[in-house]
This record gives sequence, C-alpha cells and structure tokens, in this order.
Amino acid sequence: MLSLFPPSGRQLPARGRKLSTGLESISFKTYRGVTTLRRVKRGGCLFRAHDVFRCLYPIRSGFFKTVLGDRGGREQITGFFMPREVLGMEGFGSGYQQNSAYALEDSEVHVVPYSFIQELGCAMPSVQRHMLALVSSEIVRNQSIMLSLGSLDAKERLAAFLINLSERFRDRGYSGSEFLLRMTRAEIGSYLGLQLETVSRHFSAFQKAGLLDVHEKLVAIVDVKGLHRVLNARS
Amino acid sequence: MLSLFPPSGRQLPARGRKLSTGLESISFKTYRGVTTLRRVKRGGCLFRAHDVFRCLYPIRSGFFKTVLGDRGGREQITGFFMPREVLGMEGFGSGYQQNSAYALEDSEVHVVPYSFIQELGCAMPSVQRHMLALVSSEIVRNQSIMLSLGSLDAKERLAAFLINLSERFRDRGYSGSEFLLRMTRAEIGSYLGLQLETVSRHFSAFQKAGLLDVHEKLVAIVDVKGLHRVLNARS
DNA sequence: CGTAATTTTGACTCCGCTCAATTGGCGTGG
DNA sequence: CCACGCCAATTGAGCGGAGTCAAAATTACG
Repeated sequence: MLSLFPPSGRQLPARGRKLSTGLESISFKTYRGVTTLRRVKRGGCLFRAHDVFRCLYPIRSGFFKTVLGDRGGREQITGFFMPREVLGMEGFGSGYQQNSAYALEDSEVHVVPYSFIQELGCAMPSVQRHMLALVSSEIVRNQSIMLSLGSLDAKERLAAFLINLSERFRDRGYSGSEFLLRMTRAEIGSYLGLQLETVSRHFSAFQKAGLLDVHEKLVAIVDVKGLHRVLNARS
Repeated sequence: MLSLFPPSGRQLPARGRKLSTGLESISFKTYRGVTTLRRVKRGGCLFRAHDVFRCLYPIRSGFFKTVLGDRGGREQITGFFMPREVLGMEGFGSGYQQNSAYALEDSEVHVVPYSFIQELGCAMPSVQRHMLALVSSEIVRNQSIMLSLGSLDAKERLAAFLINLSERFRDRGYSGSEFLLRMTRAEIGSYLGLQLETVSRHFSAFQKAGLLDVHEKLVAIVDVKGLHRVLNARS
C-alpha cells in the first residue's frame, strides 16, 4: 500500500514513545511566555523566501501553503499545512527561508524563536532528538511527493493527494470523509505537477466513477477503497 | 537562474562561516577512534529501507544511489551521492531508514553512530546547529528535485541534472566539464521521472545541438551556457 | 448587482511512454 | 582467440495522456 504524502501523524510514531507532530506538545507546557501568537489573514504572507531564518511556526489554527519560487517565474507549491504541523524548517541550513508561506484562510501560528530552541536543546537532550526527528520527517514527506511526481500519473497523484488530506484531517479530529478544500484547482495542480484543467477533469472522472462527491471545494469521499484501488491498479 | 539539484556546496554557505557539507570536517579531527570505516563494493548495499536507524554515513570515496521503494513494485531513485555528502539522515524521524543505499562503484564510508552525535551535541551546541543545518539542507535539496519533477519538461530536467552533477564534481576538485556517469540511463530516468529511452534521446539531442559530447558514460560539457539556456528558455 | 475569479468542459496538439529491433561493450567459458 | 550471452544504450514507429487554447458556466466578492 502506498503511503504517499505525509505528514500524517501515523508516519511518525516508531518506538515506544509517541512522537508529537511538532513543538506543540512542548509548546503549551514549557513555551508559555516565550512564544507569541501571530495571526495571518487569508491570503496573507507569514514569511517569504530569503527572509532571515529566526523562528519556527507551529500552526495553531488555519491552513497554509508553502511556495518554492526561483527567479524566472517558475514556482511550485511544496506543501499544504494544517494545525499541529510546523512551518519554516528549511531555514536551518542556509539561515534563510527557502519557501514563502501564505495563509489559505484566516490562521494563527505560534512563533518560536530559534534561539529559544537552542537554549532548550542544551538543557534537554530530548529536545535535540525531537528537533532532528521533526526536520527529518519533513524529508520523508518530501520524498513521498517526489515518488508521486516521478512515478504516478495524473489520476494516481490526485487519489494519493486526497487520501493523504483525508488521513490528516481525520488524525486531527475532523472528518476524514468529508472536508473543505482550502486551495484552488490551480494550487492543487501546482502541488501535483499538473495543470488545473487536468485536476478538474479527474475530479469529474472520480465523481462519475462513484468515488467522490465533489461540489466545488467540498469533497466527500464515497469509496475510500476505490481510491486506494486507483493507486494500486497500475502497480 | 535555476538552482536545481543541490547538494552543491555553494547552496550551503550563508552567513560568514562556511558550513562544511557534512560531518567530515569534524570527523577527522574529533571522531577519530569513534567512527569506523566501511567498504562497500560496487552494487553492494550500505543499508536498506526499514533497517533500524543507528548511524550516519559520510562518504569518503565512491558513489551511491538511494532508492525509495514502497511495497507494490513502485520505486524511485531519490538521490545520487558523492564524497563529502552524508547518507542516512531520513532515519531520524521514524527510527528506521526510509531509503536503501547502493554503491555505484567501490566505495568507502565513515560510520558515525547516532549515539555519538547525541553525546557530542550535549557538550557542543554548535554540533546541534550543524546537524540541524545538515538535515534541513537535505530538505532544500529534495525541494529542488520536486520543482524539477513538477515543472520542467524532459530536456530541462536532464540539463538541470547535468549542471548539478557538474557543479558538485567541480566543488570536489574533479573536472566539472568532463566526468564519468556512474549510473545507467535507467537510473537517471528513475531519478528524473523519465523513461530510459527519453533520457537517451535527449542525450543524443544535446550532442547534436553541440552542447555535449557523450560517449556512453563519459560526458563532456561543451557549451555550459547553452545548457543553462535550455533551462531558462521556456521561462 | 456587476465584475472578476474559479471551475468545468471540449477540441486539438504534442511530448513522452510503449513496444520493438539493433548495436556495442564486456565477461565467461569453450 | 572467438563464440556466446548478457546488459546497456541507441533509434524508430505508433499511441495515448496531459498540456494548450478556448469558451461557457458558476461562484465569489466588492
């Protein structure tokens, strides 16, 4: 079974201890007073590529996209993020943010200064481990997308995308079978390496096949097994 | 200008201090006696997906590929690695390796136990920073590939691939204009999300266009500017 | 309520995949 | 040494899926 498109909480747990998805679990107990809350309006920008890297942003509420753009007009959406996921981790390497992050709806993030994480890491080795695990799980997430972009066709990518969204919503206590897409067809296309028309066509095809019930941004997954079958068909 | 396909050493430096590519810089001074050397023959396997994560492997000599495979036969090459680059960092998150690593030629790697890195990290905060930078630079590398897979056509991907290889060879003191491909056309295709025939065809096309001089695995870049133009043409 | 943005659908084109045949290099064994 | 088989690479022919262009429908929003 393909397990495309983490971050799904289920990817993370491994040994005995549950790995909380981000800084959240620590956040509310320990960070109080150090972290601040920041509100970003729909369409607003949390940070831009080339901004100096200073903070991590665990999402408290809302929905974000991250965009990787090189000068030259070419750009691609590298991820969609929901509460309990963490934004801004690509900055560790270069000291600068590599992506821009935009809110797809009114959102709130925790602002966690990197300096604070460093201090904490010195005192508590577990925090070091936790941070490495967090950042490396982002690698795993990206590699799943690479696998999708490199070896799945359009309808398989869309199926994998929907399955992943569904699981992440479910893991967060929302319905996994019916949810509102916060992004446009064009944004889904950018993320999946497809044109918006192709995305739209396959939404229609899935509907016709009885897998989905789509009304613009509202998606109801009618036949989960069927979606998985789309993925495993052309094994 | 596109900057696809890190890891190129030039991606990393940011502030004043030069970020060494891996554990190497520390390795020879501090690690002596703790790290061991491991030889892997051409075609041999350094580690497999689902192996328990215990060590990092900075490459001392040779050439590797990493393969991401899900049960179901679908698999994809996620990277090619050369000396001074580090293998095995996806394991932090889950405690298990996510990729398999195979030597494309007789190779040597340093074996650095994770436990040792942890100890070191407690004593020296700079090591913590270094490790986070290292892992997060892998995210940046993967996102470049995502951008390539998602928004470049076949000839652009191949051009970007060759430019990246060239820069990495140059950065390591080898010739950047003439080098031996350690991987097959099929492996290049897997990495770029293309069929091997497509890769071969575009090699021929580049040759015909006077950009390259290709003889099986030996590639000479005749016109670097031209290769870059291929990337920026369909801006 | 009117304008803009998003989505859907159709028709056509073309790039990359598939299938297939050929060539050349290389190692093994007769 | 050559014969043979194996694998990698090249090249061709034909097809199909996704891109492109275009128009209409529906929705969002000021």
